[in-house]
Amino acid sequence: MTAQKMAVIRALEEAGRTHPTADTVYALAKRHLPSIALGTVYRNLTKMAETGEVIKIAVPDGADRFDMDVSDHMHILCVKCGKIYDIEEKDVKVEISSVPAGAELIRFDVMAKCICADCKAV
Amino acid sequence: MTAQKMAVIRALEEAGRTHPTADTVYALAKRHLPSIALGTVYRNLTKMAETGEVIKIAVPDGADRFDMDVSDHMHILCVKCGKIYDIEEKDVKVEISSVPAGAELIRFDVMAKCICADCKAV
DNA sequence: ACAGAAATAAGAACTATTCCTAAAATAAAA
DNA sequence: TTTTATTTTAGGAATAGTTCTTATTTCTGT
Repeated sequence: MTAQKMAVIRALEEAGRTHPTADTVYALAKRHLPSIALGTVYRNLTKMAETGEVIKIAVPDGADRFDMDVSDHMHILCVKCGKIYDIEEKDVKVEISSVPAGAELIRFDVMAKCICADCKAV
Repeated sequence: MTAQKMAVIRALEEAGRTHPTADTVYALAKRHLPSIALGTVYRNLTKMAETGEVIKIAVPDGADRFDMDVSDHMHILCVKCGKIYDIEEKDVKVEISSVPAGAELIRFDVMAKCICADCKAV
């Protein structure tokens, strides 16, 4: 546990449920540890994604997003503004009855797409 | 319908169920229309994704993939080799009982992750 | 045939991400 | 505590994927 990793975690905490990009995490982390480098943020996030401490969310037309909440929940992306909202586990049900022969299932990511309330209002 | 768009569609057909990247589509299209440019392939694919003629699949750690099969099916990605397999609609069930207030749901993409048979064998 | 509109090729530009290297921090050994 | 080895970092260069720009070409309607 280095000071840099701590700054990254703190940044993720501050970002709350906004599903920040690596760049946003970098900006937030820099406030506490001005010397931190973007590459370091990427490395830590990538490593944390590998160990399951965070979730990395690939979105079409944009940078990857990160989520501290590794609980079993889903995401819904507004295709207009790009904001990502959470859908609680209890509100979504996924069942897969068949996977390609011999494959070992690791995890699901459900990415729904919507036009969010804010964007519909415009 | 331009010759370029036709070449892109033909390339997608040839790619079959391999979920090609834009680059692969470009390479395939070039065989029939050597003058085609990568930018043109991107533009056509992007437009087709907007109109729903193809599906654009964002994958973590890699280029976007495209799928001619716009029927309601799901994808499963091997985290080792990056291959994407299909899961037929009948084999997966997704239910969402609640979306963020005021949001209009557009579509789902379920991206499961696995280690595929080929990679397990190694 | 001609004017205007839409689509293209080519490559420059841009963004997100990874890689490289030397320096710094940390841990282990003496 | 000094020395050595290991890990991690900052900084920036390099790369990959994608978009944008511009001049040119192709279509469309008259």
